[in-house]
Amino acid sequence: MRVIYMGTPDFAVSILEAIIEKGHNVIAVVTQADKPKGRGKEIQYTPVKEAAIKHNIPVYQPLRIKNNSEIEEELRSLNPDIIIVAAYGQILPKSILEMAKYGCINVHASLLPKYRGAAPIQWSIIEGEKVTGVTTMMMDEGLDTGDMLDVAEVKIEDSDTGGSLHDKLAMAGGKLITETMEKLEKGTAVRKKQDEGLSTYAKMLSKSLGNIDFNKTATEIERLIRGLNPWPSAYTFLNGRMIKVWSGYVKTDLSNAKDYHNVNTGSIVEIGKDYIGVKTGDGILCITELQPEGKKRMDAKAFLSGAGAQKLYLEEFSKER
RNA sequence: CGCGGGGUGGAGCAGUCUGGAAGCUCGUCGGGCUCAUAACCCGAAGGUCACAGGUUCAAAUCCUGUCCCCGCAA
Repeated sequence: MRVIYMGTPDFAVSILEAIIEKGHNVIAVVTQADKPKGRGKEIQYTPVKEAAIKHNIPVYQPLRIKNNSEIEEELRSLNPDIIIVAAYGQILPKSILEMAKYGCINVHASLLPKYRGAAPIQWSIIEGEKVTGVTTMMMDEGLDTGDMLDVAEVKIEDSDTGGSLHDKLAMAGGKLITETMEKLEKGTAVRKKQDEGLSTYAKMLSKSLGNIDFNKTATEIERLIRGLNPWPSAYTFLNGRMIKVWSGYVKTDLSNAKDYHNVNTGSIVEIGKDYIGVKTGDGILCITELQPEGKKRMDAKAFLSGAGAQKLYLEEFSKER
């Protein structure tokens, strides 16, 4: 099929690669405009643009794709059979949705209608889901509200992070979209409406979401840490220094934390050989990997070596510097 | 030239301001204690203090330049 592909981040690269791998003719790629990123604010290509260049596919980067007759005509002239969209980052106008013979198909990283929106992967972990997946759907003018075509479930392991689950879903998504395309071509695809009553929304991640509230339960915090790893990461402050928390586990046995009931949440109530036990609203969060501001990430054991383990006892993590 | 932190034995850090014998907590190796141990005691190995110049009787420390790592912001 003649494919126009629209996507931006890494997740979208896997989908694109899968389509190319399957032998489809990707005639153009549309991705977000390049922006200055990183230290020194250098202009960086989007991951999808990098991939497109590698495969010698023409790239379009409209600042706004709505009310943009120029890009619309340009794409129309390419005469696409289908438009595939994965994490593009802009709402598409009706004119583009209806441009291709098979329409606009989206690959979404959740089991719709749950977790519509920008960050379904991380939220499914934060909310403690056991299963998630990828869904392909006919796009309409709403946000992830179109009719579903195919679904593939993916199990969420207790060890899964936003990063690891992202990779699994990207792989599953690549496979699923090629199956959906095949069905569309054969005319065997089945559209299924989403049950609005069951829909939930996974709002965009912001940095501040990662600011740990130790009044929450250890279980909730541990999920937050995993869900936001590797981006944007969970963090807290200790003695005026920001500390990113990369991993930890929940401990419900309080027998080694004698001062547990006498101190505030966020206090270090237990210092292990390779963990830092912090009091939470319910249970102890044992931090095993962290990263002080300006430093590389390190395991708790290393951190304790340098900080002087004893000195940290009953020190308190807080939400503000 | 967006702002800032940092590069010191295998790991994490102190020492840098106020130049003058390379230190701490661990790890590793050897020995001891112990029914036993991840615990405790004794001992040992291991570092051109990121790199290159400069100042000085003397530089991890002061000056100049370079490379690399990281946090913020975007």
